[in-house]
Amino acid sequence: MASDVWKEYESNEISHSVAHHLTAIHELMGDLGYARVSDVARALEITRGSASLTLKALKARGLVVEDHNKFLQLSEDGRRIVDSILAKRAVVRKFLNEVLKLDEHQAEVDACKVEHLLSAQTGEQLLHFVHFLLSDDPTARQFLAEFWCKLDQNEEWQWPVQDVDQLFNLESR
Amino acid sequence: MASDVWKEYESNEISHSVAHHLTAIHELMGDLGYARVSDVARALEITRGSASLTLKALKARGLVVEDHNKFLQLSEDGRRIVDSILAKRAVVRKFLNEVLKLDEHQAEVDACKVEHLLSAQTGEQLLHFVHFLLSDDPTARQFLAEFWCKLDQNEEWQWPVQDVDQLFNLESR
DNA sequence: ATCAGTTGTTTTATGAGTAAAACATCGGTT
DNA sequence: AACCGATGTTTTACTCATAAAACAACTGAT
Repeated sequence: MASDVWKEYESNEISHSVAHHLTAIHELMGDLGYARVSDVARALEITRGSASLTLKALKARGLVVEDHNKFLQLSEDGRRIVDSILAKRAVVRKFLNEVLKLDEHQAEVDACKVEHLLSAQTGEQLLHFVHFLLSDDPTARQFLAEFWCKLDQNEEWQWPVQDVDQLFNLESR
Repeated sequence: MASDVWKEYESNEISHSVAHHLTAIHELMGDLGYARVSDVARALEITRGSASLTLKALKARGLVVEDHNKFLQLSEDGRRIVDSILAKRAVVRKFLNEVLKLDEHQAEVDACKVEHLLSAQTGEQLLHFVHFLLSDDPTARQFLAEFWCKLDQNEEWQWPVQDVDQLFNLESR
């Protein structure tokens, strides 16, 4: 069941690789003020040849544009995609690190794996959620305090839980 | 920066495809009581040839074992992996749907994309979080009520937000 | 002006995941 | 016994992302 669902993974227009080529250009523009094929390759620690091929495809897709002198820039579309990826990455990282209290490296890694796969809707709702959760609102404060307290008391389940739904149905609403 | 981080995506031992071949066997065992190559192929809507190749690899990796009569089963390792994937999928789906109020299809799709990528740590912490959040605890109840109320008032940001960290720094703590 | 280093591209190759088609095998009908 | 349908495998081919190596072009130092 849901074979239509699981195949949507492949149909994602932005692959992990593409996401990082694009964000690399964005970061290089900030750090160096420019981005060439070699700079992207160095940043991603792949060969120039590999970067050259991927970036050629991105130019063809109109996400990257090239100078008369081989200097790369994000197109309007490319910039929009990078914005959405970075926003999702930031909010997921924040949630994992500051709410779920995962260490920074783990939060970074998981956010990086997931950033390009989440829908815009999900990213947006998650941002609202985390924003309220980490706000000065007293209810949010109290909720977080109680959650972290419970975390320290180390609940007793063995992970992975066999039947998550059952866990919810029996113990809560 | 973090080239070591972004490459961890590829090094994931369980690909999306493998995750779904394994969970298909699990579900078929529940639905039919058995699982053969053709059953997996039908469930995933791929050709028998394709399933045959992938499952051959999974047999070689010791995640799937085969009957004298070509009937497949999950090995102990395979079952452990399926358990962890299904637990993550369930908790992510629940969070997206019941907390963030995304529609069921979107929640299903995003959970499916992400399930095999999250670390065990992340899955576990997220389960604790969602469990408390959806529990009868009055603080959690009140927090959720206020969040949903705020959601309805439709906050004003244009998505994607350019600088998420700034959004947090300026408006909260 | 030459030589070394950097840069960008192309070609060849690999591995994963898939389809398509050919093939072999088995089981039951007739 | 002959056939049909379902099953499982193999082979060939394709796409994506990568490495490695060969190549061409430009840059700067001497």
